[in-house]
Amino acid sequence: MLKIGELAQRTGISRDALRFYEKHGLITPTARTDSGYRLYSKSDVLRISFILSAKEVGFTLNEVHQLLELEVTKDKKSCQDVKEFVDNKIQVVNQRLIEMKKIKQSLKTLSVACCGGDEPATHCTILGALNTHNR
Amino acid sequence: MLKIGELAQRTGISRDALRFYEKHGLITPTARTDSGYRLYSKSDVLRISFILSAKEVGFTLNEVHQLLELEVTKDKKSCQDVKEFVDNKIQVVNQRLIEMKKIKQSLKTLSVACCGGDEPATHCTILGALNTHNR
DNA sequence: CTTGACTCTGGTCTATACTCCAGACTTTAT
DNA sequence: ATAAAGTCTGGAGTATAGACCAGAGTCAAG
Ligand SMILES: [Zn+2]
Ligand SMILES: [Zn+2]
Ligand SMILES: [Zn+2]
Ligand SMILES: [Zn+2]
Repeated sequence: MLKIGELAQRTGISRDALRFYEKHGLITPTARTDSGYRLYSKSDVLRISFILSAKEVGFTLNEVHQLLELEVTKDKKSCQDVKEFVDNKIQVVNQRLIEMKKIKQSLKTLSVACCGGDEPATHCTILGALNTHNR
Repeated sequence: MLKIGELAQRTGISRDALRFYEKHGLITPTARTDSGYRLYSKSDVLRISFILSAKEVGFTLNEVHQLLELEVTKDKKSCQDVKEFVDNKIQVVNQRLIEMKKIKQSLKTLSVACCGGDEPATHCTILGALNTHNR
């Protein structure tokens, strides 16, 4: 059984973050010492690695929470359920991606039109473009 | 001169948002009535359109703030300054874009490996992948 | 037996961009 | 004159993911 500091070191997550995850129902230490110190077991470590993996592929803590529930009740859930969850997330990410590409394009358009020179920016096309009420 | 509600209607920004922008130094009504009502002039309307345009191309309010300062002091600033600002933002957006693409790819990899069937998810490759400590 | 390192709880703070609310005025319309 | 609609200020709440801090208790080593 590990104390919180040891677990923090092994996982690279801060003690505060671990307590934060606990507060939000992502993980609960298997036991406590008489004095109240958290004690984490091997399965707790596995759970942490699950959380980390899920975070790495872009799930929010809230989503990790839902994933953990799928995991725990996986005999009552189907692959369909799990895949649907992931596919939904892909849709969201994709949407966000499209928006950001648009933004990048707009910025590039602004940038290329500007001479970038040393003269005062009174004639700057960027500032000019932002000033025009475009609708 | 427009009262806040009229300006809100013309710009599509809520009254609360207008007051919020004011609190953060993005805009100040040209005048106030004796009773304290905000009064916006034509130049205030232009400023709002500047803010809107900048927001549309992805600048945060903080960045819009900096842009407005460039705008106001444009005779003391060069095109170089302005372009640099925009190019910096492009870099940031681009970085974010790369990260999101990675995430999307990871999610897709997870998704295609899952059968998506009706059977219990005890064998699900997605849950399996998240459970393996990948480093 | 006393440091120093660790842990506990509960609370505040950060950035982002607002929204919503209450209680009190003011203005407009009937 | 009265009611409805608009405005004022200040403050709280929302989601995200923790960081940091204080005051107090605990544990190991010298
Ligand atoms: Zn120029
Ligand atoms: Zn320019
Ligand atoms: Zn399957
Ligand atoms: Zn599956």
